[in-house]
Amino acid sequence: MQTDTKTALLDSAEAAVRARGFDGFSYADLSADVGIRKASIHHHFPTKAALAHALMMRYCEVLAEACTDINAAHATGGARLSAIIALYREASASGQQLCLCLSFATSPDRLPDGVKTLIVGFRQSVLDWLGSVFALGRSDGSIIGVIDDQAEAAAAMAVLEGAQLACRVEEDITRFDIAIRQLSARARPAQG
Amino acid sequence: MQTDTKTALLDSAEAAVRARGFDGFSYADLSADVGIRKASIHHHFPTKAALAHALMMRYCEVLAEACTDINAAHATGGARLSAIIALYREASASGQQLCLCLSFATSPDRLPDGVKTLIVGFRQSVLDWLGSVFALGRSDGSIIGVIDDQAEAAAAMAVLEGAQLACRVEEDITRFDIAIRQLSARARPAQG
DNA sequence: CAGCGCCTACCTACCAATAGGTCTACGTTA
DNA sequence: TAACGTAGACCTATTGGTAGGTAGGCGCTG
Repeated sequence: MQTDTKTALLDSAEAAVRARGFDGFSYADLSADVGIRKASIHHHFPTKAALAHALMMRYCEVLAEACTDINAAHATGGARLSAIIALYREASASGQQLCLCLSFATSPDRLPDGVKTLIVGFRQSVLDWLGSVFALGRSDGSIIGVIDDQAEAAAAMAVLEGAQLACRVEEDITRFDIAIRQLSARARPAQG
Repeated sequence: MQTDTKTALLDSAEAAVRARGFDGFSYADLSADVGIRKASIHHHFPTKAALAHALMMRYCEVLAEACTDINAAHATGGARLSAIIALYREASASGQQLCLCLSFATSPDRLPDGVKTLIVGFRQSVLDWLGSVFALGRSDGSIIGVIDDQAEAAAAMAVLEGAQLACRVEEDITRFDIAIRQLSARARPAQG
């Protein structure tokens, strides 16, 4: 039973973008990785733009699901914050790659038209969700010192992405941990 | 009096990398921008790798100078922190570009050999300098709530880079301001 | 100070490799 | 038998880079 080819292509492309950027891989690379001829890729994704779009669409869905899962699994704001930190930490793959959105966001001018809109939407989703997490953490006391939910959310997202960058060059996950330490510390451990 | 060609090439290349990434520009682009034939660029920079290297070298020098200048102009940790925030804010050019180091750091695998080392060095310089700023801010009371200088430095750098990313896609500098708000607020205004 | 050699800065004209993409054809399978 | 997934052969534009040459300036020497 082989994996669905379309999914395999998306997986390979996503890994490539997250490791080397949108301009850092080609259909030839994809072809070699997935084991399908270059021309055949065009059957699934007519253009590289279409591929990027599909990539981002899928990423948006995965994010939405992840947030829902975290909400279901954790009741307090602090626990949810810890969970999203763990997610970003895992997503960095020990500093070998970045969040897809981050990778795309660095050079929006090079991106196909529709993708930019998706990125904006993605970022706003993360921001909104983080805002709700801080609001909850403020009201249930599980995150220390919250005043402005929106500013907290924006700062948290910046730190999460910045921490991924910090560990990228040296492929050293401890760089992530140090950068995120202060944010982590503000999430109270298990509900007292 | 025309600008030195070599400098003009470096300027153009730096802007290109910061706006579109290392894979996002070509010698042809450079040629059109500077007004010199493509082949002539090779006279100044034999390979694209050499260009990247020169770019990063210059950036390291500029950073060192900037830190020295800030130290000279501002006596307190809080004032120095505010100054570096302003520097990163300005460097984003209202969300049209990123810090060169950030742009390079996103896809280290695509970079020529020596450059990676320079980036690591650059980042460590920023980290060290920020560490000294927080240490000063802690001892002179000009930055609120500092405990761990190193963690503060790592977090601050992450936020600074993350804030640049935040405003990049929408080219909206207010995204930077919101993300950085909390860090800014910790730097006490003029010495009381 | 004329002439020589050399260097810098630039040029035109190429190159092989790779980029993303097209067209047509062939075997499977529903 | 029609649609799907794949492949071969090919295309055009662009990539970073090279070969070879030219014009002008500088310093040395006879």
